[in-house]
Amino acid sequence: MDQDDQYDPSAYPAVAVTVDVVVLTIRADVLHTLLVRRGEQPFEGAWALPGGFVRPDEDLPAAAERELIEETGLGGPVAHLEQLASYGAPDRDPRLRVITVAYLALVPALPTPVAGGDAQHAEWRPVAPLLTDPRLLAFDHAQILADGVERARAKLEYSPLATAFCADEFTVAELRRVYEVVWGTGLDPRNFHRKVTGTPGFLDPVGRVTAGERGRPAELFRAGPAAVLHPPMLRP
Amino acid sequence: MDQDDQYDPSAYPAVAVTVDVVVLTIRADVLHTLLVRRGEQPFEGAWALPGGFVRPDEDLPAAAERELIEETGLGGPVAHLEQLASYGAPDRDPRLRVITVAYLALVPALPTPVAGGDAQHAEWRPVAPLLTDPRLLAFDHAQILADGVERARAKLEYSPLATAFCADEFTVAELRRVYEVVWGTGLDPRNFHRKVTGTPGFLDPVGRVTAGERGRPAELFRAGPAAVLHPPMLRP
DNA sequence: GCAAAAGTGTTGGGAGTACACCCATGA
DNA sequence: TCATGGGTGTACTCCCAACACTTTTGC
Repeated sequence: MDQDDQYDPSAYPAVAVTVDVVVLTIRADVLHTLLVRRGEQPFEGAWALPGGFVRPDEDLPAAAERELIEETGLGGPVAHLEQLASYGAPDRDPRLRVITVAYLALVPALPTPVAGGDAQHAEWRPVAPLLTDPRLLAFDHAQILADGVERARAKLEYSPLATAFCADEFTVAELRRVYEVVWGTGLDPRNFHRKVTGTPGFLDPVGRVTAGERGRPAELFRAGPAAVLHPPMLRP
Repeated sequence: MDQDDQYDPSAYPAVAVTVDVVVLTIRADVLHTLLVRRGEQPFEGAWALPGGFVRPDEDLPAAAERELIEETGLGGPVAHLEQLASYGAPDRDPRLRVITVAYLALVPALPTPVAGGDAQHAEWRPVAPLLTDPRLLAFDHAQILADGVERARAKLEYSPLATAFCADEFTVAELRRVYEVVWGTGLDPRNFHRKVTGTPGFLDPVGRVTAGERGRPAELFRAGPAAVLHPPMLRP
């Protein structure tokens, strides 16, 4: 707010501000998002992104993290949480003017099964049908979800974000599955291995290997310190 | 807004929502931004980004475009206007809780001199000193400006956005100056020429050349239809 | 031994860089 | 004719896609 607009709250009717979170994870080699079933009008019974009001003295990232923890039940710091965009069409909520700040979260598969707390009604759902039929989601949440998925796809190229989908320790093949699932493409395992292990700061070797799997044991890695990838991973 | 947060306005005190615009242009081979001088507390007399309250039935992009036109006095559609991010730290405005949705606008040099309308106090200022000393701007506007400049720098790589800084018709050399000024680097004129003319959809030849300049006349181009650049321009 | 998965070597093509060179105009 | 800036040609390098190959396990 600036300059010569006088501060006069009565002249600018109250606007509600909410935070909605696009939570993405990979389950059984399929990209899923966390949805809640609405228990009231409008869109009663429809699926919606988890979210809620921003509290009076709460920062926006804090509100997003709170909503995420409440719905997923996971503890500790979230693997990845970033602001996505804001949505404020005057008619996006028929009750009152609501502007929502959307966040994007990427979490490992099943950090803990979604239950407990006040989120018995939250469920993981595959994203694909939600992108093809926007009417499956309440409000403009299909658009928000689509923007979140596109952001994730784009950021896999130039950031080490794919590791946010993996457990603490993971193999190169698991990381490759992340790229393949999110991008919906196939990648050459040999070239992928060379590329990720050759990108400085992407992966830190743990020094151990997997056991009990079929085939040759794979080396284990953790996410490295790099914030951006040079050179980037390229979508085929 | 979703799920089981009951709608009860009294439980969630009013939040003011504003739109602030980072307007970037190039004047005399220096990157400038549009600033206004605040006429009231807080930060009275300090420089700030142009912006103001979102009106009750106004969409967010419409509010940003309105603010931009009010401050710059330019008519017609804006060359480029995109949402940047939202900022909502509880103490960013000492008077009340204000959440601002920041937009980024890129405009050609001096679309019309900033004057007329209600913006006699708006001025173009070089961005460089504002980035090095955040205290030169009110509120958290230095952070918003820094995010806007970084966004512009990044998007020049993979989008044809640089043309938004140019007039309707421009030469390859003028386009190259845009890259050099925004990135703060030097570029090889020969390779740059080959690259931009060889990227499909980036430039549409007008079929005429400049006259009255020193040296060989340059071919004139308009912005082409491409939305993304394949391959991208690479920062040295 | 055989299948399956991990990891390495090699090669050819395409894009980027550096720089020599030619073209067209004003003074 | 010379200086200035626009535009092209060419060789070198590096990255990446493609694919053959070796290694190490479970069955």
